[in-house]
Amino acid sequence: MKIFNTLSNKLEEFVPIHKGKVNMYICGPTVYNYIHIGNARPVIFFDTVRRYFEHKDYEVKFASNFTDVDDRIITKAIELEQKEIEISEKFISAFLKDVERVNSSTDYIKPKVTEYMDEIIAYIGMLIEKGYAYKVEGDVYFRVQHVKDYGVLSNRNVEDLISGSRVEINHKKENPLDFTLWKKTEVGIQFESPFGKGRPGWHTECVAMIDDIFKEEIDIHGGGSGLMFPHHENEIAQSQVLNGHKIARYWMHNGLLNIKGSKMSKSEGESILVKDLTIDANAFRLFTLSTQYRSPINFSDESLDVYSKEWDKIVRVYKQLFLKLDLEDMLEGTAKIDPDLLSIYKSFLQAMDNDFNTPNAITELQNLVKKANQLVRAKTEPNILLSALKVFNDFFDVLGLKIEIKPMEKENKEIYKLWIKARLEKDFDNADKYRNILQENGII
RNA sequence: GGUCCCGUAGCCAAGUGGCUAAGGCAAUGGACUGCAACUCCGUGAUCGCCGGUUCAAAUCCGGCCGGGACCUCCA
Repeated sequence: MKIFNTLSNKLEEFVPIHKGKVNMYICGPTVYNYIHIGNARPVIFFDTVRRYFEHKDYEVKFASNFTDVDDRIITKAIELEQKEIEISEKFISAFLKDVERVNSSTDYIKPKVTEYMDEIIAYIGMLIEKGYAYKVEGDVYFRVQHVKDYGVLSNRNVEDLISGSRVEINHKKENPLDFTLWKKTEVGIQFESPFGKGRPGWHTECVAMIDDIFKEEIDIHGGGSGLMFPHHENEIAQSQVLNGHKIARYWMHNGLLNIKGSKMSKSEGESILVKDLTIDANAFRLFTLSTQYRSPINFSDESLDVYSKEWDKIVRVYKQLFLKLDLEDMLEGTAKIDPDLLSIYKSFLQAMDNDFNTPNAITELQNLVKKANQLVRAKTEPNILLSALKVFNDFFDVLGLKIEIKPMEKENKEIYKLWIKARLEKDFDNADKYRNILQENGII
């Protein structure tokens, strides 16, 4: 299994630190607003990564944080005359609803900054103690020049960063690249610390959380490519000097979602919120996973329509398989694999093994649809139909797709059989009648 | 100003040194069909442009054109 590691900029064979286990951490949202569909991309993608590892029988420990202390939350709290916690709690539950809405698991470790204040303060304290950070007028900054290879992740060198800097010079800093670990604040929520009253900077929370949750270097750290610099770079810098490792063996970054040629951003309008999506979650997942995760996706209503249709097609053939097996009471039977099905299944795994190539995996799903349509019409033996159904279930499991279908009740099953019989006997009046009943009962 | 990425048929999108450049949508021809819906089979690109390296390039190198990202909060 190969993963593209942003740290080395290469495709690397995945070797877990502990055999059979994967520890992964994904940077989560700052909870000051509803998430837009661009924010949903990492949610869906890394959920799929997790599902695939689990499909391969890895034991996955998955954590993703909530940044619930941030200037934007404070600003919003003041604006709405509410407490910060009311804002953050509201958007945490909204976020989790959205995660569910896109068929992603909410069963993971969810640390919050407010619950990790002690660890964060302790982490900053250690950085100061060892000389990697310094206090100035109630602020604490990290000394970037102490990190030899600052810039490894995002492929930048310190000189370029300084010369190209558009940042306003902050005279409190020893070096313009130094970043804030603790910020003295006058407005909004404040926390007590040995450095004074204020709030932590953004870059320490993830390191402190990972340190506490996993106690060691982890396998995968993921997030959107927008986080690579400076956030992930700064995480690495802190961990490098304090823990002697770069937090994770494999760093994975997803590309952005663009709308009308430029990125969808919370700060620049033109956002489509996940909660406002009218498209089926499965179709939306297909849309998201139809582009390799590192490439940008161009959003358009047209592509959404394409995947809606695609999903409908998948549902139709799946239901046909299911009903056919149900009629013959073969849903619990023994599956018999067909060579074509086997090769589709293998190609699917191959695609996923190659840096989670979900577009190619989806192509195999389409091949499966075609094959299943042929099997359904060819009076195939039920054992083979059953294996087709099982392959579908495996693919759905990995891609996070869901079809709600239950075995028919006895009554419907009888009507279904009558329908088939009437058609065979060319008794079309009755055939139409039975078909109507089945449609009304939601069977077909 | 600095750093970096991308440009494959009408649209979406794989492939990143080597058999005839996957797949989907749309279009079009055909098959199946009691009707409706569905479904299956066939048909299209020499890979932004120019030059170079190589026995061989969409894939590597250089230049140009076009689009985008990052350097500041951002998935």
